[in-house]
Amino acid sequence: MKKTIYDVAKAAGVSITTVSRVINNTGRISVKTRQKVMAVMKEMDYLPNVHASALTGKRSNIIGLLTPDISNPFFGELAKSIEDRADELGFNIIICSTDHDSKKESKYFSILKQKSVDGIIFATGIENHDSMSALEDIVNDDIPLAMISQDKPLVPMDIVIIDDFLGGYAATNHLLSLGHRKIACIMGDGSTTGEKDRMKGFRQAMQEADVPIDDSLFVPTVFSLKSGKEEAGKLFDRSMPTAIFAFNDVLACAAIQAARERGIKVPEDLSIIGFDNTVLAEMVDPPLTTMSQPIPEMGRRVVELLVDEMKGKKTAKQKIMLPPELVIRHSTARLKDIPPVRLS
Amino acid sequence: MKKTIYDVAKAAGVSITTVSRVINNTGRISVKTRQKVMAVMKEMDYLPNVHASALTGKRSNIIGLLTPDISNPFFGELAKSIEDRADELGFNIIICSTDHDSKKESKYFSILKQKSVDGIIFATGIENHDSMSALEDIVNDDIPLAMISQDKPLVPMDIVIIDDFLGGYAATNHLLSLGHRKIACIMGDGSTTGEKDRMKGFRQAMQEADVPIDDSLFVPTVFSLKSGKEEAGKLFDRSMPTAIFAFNDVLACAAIQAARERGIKVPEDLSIIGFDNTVLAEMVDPPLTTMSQPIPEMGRRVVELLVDEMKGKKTAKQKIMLPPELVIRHSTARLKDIPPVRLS
DNA sequence: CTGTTAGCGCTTTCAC
DNA sequence: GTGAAAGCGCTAACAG
Repeated sequence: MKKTIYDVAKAAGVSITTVSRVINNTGRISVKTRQKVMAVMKEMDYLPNVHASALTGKRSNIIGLLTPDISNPFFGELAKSIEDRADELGFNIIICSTDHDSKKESKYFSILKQKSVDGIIFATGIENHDSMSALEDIVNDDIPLAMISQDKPLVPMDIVIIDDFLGGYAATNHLLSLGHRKIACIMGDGSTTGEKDRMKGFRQAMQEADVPIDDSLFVPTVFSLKSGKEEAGKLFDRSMPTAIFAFNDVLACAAIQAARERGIKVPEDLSIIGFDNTVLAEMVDPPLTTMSQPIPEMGRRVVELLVDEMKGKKTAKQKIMLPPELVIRHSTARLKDIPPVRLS
Repeated sequence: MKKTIYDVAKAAGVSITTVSRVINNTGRISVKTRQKVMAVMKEMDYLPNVHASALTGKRSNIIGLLTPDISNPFFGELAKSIEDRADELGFNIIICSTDHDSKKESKYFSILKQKSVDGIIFATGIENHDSMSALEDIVNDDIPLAMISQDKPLVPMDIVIIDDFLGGYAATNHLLSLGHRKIACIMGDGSTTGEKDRMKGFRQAMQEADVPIDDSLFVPTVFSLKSGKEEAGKLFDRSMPTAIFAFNDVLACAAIQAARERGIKVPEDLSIIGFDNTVLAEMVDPPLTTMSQPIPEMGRRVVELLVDEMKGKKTAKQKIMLPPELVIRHSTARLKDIPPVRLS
């Protein structure tokens, strides 16, 4: 039932070589033959078998995407923009949810290799030893690679990131400019370069403003609503800040919820700034002031970087750094002056 | 640089057939040989080339997933649960965003066919002619198929859906039980069976409660925050209901925002119930009362259905209907009695 | 129990 | 310009 190149050749009255040539646009073929063959292919609804051509060294037109969790809106939106651009360029995406599990990471590495994908995009950290060595294998195997939203200073690689330092700096400055001094940071485990840079930006801004940094105001957690809420709650009970810099929108939402449960008003009593500017940011109440990442552009750019590399267009690895942007909504406000005396 | 079955055979001092046999666990092999070969494979870090085996009729272990939009939390969460279960069963997922575009749908059909995926999961409508005939092609080609969250009454197929009729009925009853009578429905274009059934459930509940149905309270829109907000706004300006049944959580959020912009309080002045119970539901303020879909289970079940079909385990097509569940949070409340006289 | 051999559908020399 | 034929890496009869 399946059409093969032989069927086409027979129907067109030529050899399979000729058909192959018109498919791949190689060699010299008379206009007549080419048209004839094209017509037949169209009519038969013929599509070359990918496995067969992949076997003979051609591309599979598949790109592997390693992401921690597509159900997280940030990665969902990123995946969508990647898929869109890949589709335009003729590639499909195999999606791999690593769940931050290093075993799954290295497992997916080998599966993708086995499926001989044309390239791999990383949207996930690769901090542990296992996946690091798997990564090296991939590099050694000359499988094109690109990272997004994750820096890897040691290895030369194609990378698309945002300027996290600037992001941390700008977010903090926004809070500072509203009069806040006691600012807490709610973040992940602090292991990724992105987090580290945001923290550096935070420190830099605080320092420039001559505000001493209280390390007990750094709240490490996991990037999930649940644990964010717990940790934020503990923080509030321990030492109430006037503002919070959350390292992503989910964590910012968590902080809002924790505050609400305690009757703390946002932004009147507590300003909160997020990071990412996912759909969540405009959904919550109050709408989130947040550092926006240009997700669609980031997705587009990694794909282009990767495809260029696959086609051998590029010589050197590139690092594309995009600027984040402050989006002011309603979760941050000027610090209230605490009246020295209550005039009841 | 790439290891082939020949390398393994040579290193193990056996023929490639033997190697193939231990890989696929077919035929009889002495324990010794098997162990020897296994050891060599492990040591060489050998993985069989998928394209080669796919070419000889074996599975590609790839499942295609057609979804309208993974950046929508519902489909994101669904995709995640599908990917998880597929991974457990040894399959990878190629994700295809159709954007509700029928051209993309049929285009993806043929790409997936060409990539000889082992099966296809539909999480998207196939209402138009083009994709309908493409679907038939797939059925004719004997490519296993399963639909999720979309019924297709005409064709026998493996399907996992929720009981949308019950969902519409229960949601409406909840509102009714709180004393509401003027209930508006904010929905998509009403074309899918899911929407139709929810509407039937709505009508049924209203009828049983002897509440006349006002057709001007059906608000068709697109499943997006923006247009949901616009349409809800128009509705409010036109004829203010006391409660809203939104056909998904995004639309419910949209209604909340439109209400807030007009100073209408939820749930005091307006009750809103959503559908899906995505992360959004717990993020918004007020947290959304909504009809919960068992997303993780739905994802798990489609994959299982599809894999069973691929393995030829099943005889007849199945339709699995899961019950939705009312999750009461804070966006719905008892209709306030309008005091006949204000005792200011 | 194990090896030989003929393809799977396609690309790519090498002849004509 | 076009075709014959040799693989790509693997599976599956078919023989021993």
